[in-house]
Amino acid sequence: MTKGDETRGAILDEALALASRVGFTGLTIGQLAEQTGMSKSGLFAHFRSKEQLQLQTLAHARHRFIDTTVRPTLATPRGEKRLRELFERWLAWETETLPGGCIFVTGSIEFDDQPGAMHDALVADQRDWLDTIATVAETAVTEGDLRPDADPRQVAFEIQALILGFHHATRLLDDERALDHARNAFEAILDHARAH
Amino acid sequence: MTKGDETRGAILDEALALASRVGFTGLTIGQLAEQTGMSKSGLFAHFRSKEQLQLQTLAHARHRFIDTTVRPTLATPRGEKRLRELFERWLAWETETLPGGCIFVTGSIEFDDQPGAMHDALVADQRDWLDTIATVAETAVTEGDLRPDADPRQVAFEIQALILGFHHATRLLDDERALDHARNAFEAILDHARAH
DNA sequence: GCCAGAAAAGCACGATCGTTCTATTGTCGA
DNA sequence: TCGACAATAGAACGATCGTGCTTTTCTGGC
Repeated sequence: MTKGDETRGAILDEALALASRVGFTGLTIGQLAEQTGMSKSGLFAHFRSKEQLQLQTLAHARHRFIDTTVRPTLATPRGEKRLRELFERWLAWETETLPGGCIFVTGSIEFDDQPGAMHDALVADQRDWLDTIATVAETAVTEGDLRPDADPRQVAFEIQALILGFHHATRLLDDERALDHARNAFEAILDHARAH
Repeated sequence: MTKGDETRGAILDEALALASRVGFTGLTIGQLAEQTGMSKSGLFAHFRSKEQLQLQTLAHARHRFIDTTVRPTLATPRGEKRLRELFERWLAWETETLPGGCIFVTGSIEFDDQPGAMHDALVADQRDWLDTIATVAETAVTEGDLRPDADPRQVAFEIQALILGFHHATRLLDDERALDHARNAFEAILDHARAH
């Protein structure tokens, strides 16, 4: 790995932390340069445009997310256990990885009404993520942990909503019951999709 | 009503629409002046600072939200019916009022990690909103529509999560099944809290 | 240890940001 | 209808934004 790639990685680490707090638009090149101890132009040369910086920061987050959350989950036993693992790993990702919480939540709201490359990248990421949840939910169906007629996409929708609700309750409202509420809600989703 | 108040109201209408699409930070005085056909300084004189513009825009949204969603709901029959009314009215607010959807969702994510008056105002609004949901849920308990040991705050958390999930699915992902998923999820929340 | 090429810094640009000050225009009661 | 005062516009400010150009510094293969 060349020197350039190394500092580029360090920049993206910092960019990720900063963007999770102030968003991808609030992520400014001047501040990022100051925070990394570089000059504006030296830092800028790595990306050649702000949009590229944003896109690469998002890609950086995607790689980290897949490595720490998605891939390990897919290595656990199929079925309800895997669905639980996915949810618990997302909770860890939300609370332990970045100072501002899940950066996909931030980005999704920021770009939901603004066209461009960032919007498209976020849509692709979130569709992939929903597909992942739905696929894992489907294994729970085929393993017999959930009802045969349970709709994996409905389950995915509800879990995604729960994720957003947890982010909201912890980040904005600082609600100390958020974790309990979230786990209760998760059990309720499972109960409802389970054979009774 | 004086002339100043009238134009100030017109400005806030425009500011609300703009902020719902680009956020409260993306809401810029120059753009807002251009969109309303005023001069920057003429518009600015109404608010004396950007933070005041943001706060008054938020207050404008709050008044509209209470008028169209909260107050009419509280005039409907107590119990499960009222809870349904609240949810359906929120859906209408989300889809029909502002071009970028519910502005409290946008603002909540935007300011969840940034201290200041806007953060505090949004926290207060969202706590009030959760209290409203919980109170309505409690009427459903006392009316016997929900289990006596159902937790109104848990129900409020789940409905708030559902709200965020619906915004996400419609605004970002343009998912045409979002409304079905949301209504199904709402029924699931009720089922789970209902006497069986 | 030299030297080509990569990496970083320095500096400046036009644009736009929020904000202030002063001048002009509009409103409305006496 | 005049005159006080509210409402709006004009012009400019310092700061910061993203970005380009040029120069300096560093790095790694020979």
